[in-house]
Amino acid sequence: MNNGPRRGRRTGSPDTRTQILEVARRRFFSEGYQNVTLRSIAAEAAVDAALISYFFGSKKGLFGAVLSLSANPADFFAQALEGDLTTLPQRVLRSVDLVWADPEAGSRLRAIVSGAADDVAMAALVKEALEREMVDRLAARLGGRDAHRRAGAFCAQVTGLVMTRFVFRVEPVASMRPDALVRLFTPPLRAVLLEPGRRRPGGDPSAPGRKRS
Amino acid sequence: MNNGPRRGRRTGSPDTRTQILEVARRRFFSEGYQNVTLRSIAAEAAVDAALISYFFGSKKGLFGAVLSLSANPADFFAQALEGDLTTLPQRVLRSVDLVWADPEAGSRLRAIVSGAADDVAMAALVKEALEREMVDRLAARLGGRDAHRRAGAFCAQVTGLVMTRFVFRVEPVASMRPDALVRLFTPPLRAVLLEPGRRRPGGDPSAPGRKRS
DNA sequence: CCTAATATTTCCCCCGTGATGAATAACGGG
DNA sequence: CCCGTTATTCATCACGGGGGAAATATTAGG
Repeated sequence: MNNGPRRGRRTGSPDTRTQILEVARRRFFSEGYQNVTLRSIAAEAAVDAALISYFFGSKKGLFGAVLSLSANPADFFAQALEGDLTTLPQRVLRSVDLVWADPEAGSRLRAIVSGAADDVAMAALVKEALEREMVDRLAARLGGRDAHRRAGAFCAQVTGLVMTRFVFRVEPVASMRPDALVRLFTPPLRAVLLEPGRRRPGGDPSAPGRKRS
Repeated sequence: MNNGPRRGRRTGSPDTRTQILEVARRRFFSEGYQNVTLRSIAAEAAVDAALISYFFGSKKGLFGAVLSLSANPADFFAQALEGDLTTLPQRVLRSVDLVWADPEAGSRLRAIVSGAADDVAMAALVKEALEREMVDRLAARLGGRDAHRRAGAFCAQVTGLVMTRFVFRVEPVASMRPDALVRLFTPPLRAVLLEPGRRRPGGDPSAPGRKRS
C-alpha cells in the first residue's frame, strides 16, 4: 500500500529546517517575495506547509531568516569607503555595481526591494539598513560640515543608480558597461561629497568658501 | 420587509462605473495597490464585487483605469525642462518635490511604484514612462554629445532622490526642507549635465574637450 | 404597445494563500 | 520503560481574486 509520509515525526534526524531554508532562499531570490507561495516551497522541500509556520512563524519570518542567512552586502560598501576620499565614488560605484550585477546577490537585493514596496514592515527594514549601513557610515567617514546631509545625498544618488539600472532597467543606464557607468556617475557623486565652497574633499582650506555663520 | 438590493439591473441610470472608479481611486492612492481588496472597494461603493470584474475585468484593469483617469505628472517635469539650462536642476527639483509631496499625486505615484515592485507588467510600465517621459525629453532638451547618457544619469539621480525621500523615507533626506533639498542636490545634477571637459552646458566650445573620434 | 436583444446587477461557487490547532509519531533524559 | 519535548502531518479557517448563471431593467425593432 502507499504508505506515504504518515503523520508524526520522521525517523532519523533530517535537518528539515535547513532544507526549507535552502529552497526558500533560491525561490525568493529568483522569483521575488510575492511570487513565491509557502505551499510551493513546502512542496519542493517535500514537507507539509505547516512546518514553515512551525519553524519560522510566518512567510515574513521565513524571508527574514533567509535574509539573515547570507552575508551582508553592506560590508562591500563599508569596504569601499576606506581609502582615498578623492576616488571614493569610483570605488563605491564599482562595488555597488558588482554586488547588484551578481546573479545571486543581485536577485536577493531585488527581492528585498520588491518586498519593501509591498509591505510597510519591510520598507522600514530597508530604511533602517540604508540609514545605518550607508548614510551613517559614510557620514562618519566624511566628517566636516553637513557630513550627514551630504552622505544622505550620496546614498540617494547610489539608490537612484541601482533602481534605474537594476530594478526598473531604464535605458540607457540599464545596459551601460561598468566603465562607462563609473565615468558617468563619478562627477555628480564627487560634487555631492564636496563641502560647499571647497573644490576637493580634504583639499586646500584656504580656498574661498562661503561665509560660515 | 427589508427588500434589500434585489438581483438584476438597478432602476434609473446610476453611473455605477464612475462611482466604483472614484472609490477605487481614493483607496488605491491612500493605501497602495496590494493593501486594497476588491471586496472592500465594492462594499464602499455599495455594489457587488463581481461588478468590478464586469466593468474592469480584473484588479489590475481597475488600477489601470484609475491611473489613466488622472493627469500625467510627467507634464510637470516637461514644463520644468523649459527655460535656462543653468537653472534646470533647481526647477526640476522643485517640481518633482512638489508633485511627490502633494498628498494626492504623491499617493498616486507611491501606489504606482508599489505596484511596479509587485507585478512585472507594471514595472515595465514604469520603465516605459521613465524612458519616454523623462530620459528622452531631457536628452532632446540637452542635445550635444552623450545627451542620452547624461539624461539617463540625471533621471537616475532624480529617481534616487524620490525613492529615498518619499518611498523609503531615509533620513536625513526624508525630512529636509525643500530649500535645503534643492541646495544639496543641485551641484550633482549640474555635474551630470555638463559634457565632460566643458564647465557649463552650452558654454564655450573652445574649452579643451576630449578628442572626438 | 409588445417583444426580443442587451446591459447591469446580484448570488453562489471555485480555487489558491497564509495561518492555526489538533492528532500523531519519534526522540531523549531520567 | 516512561514521559515531556520536538517534529511532522491533517483538517480546517478566513480571505482574496475570479467566473458563471440567473434576475432584472433598459433599449431597440417592429
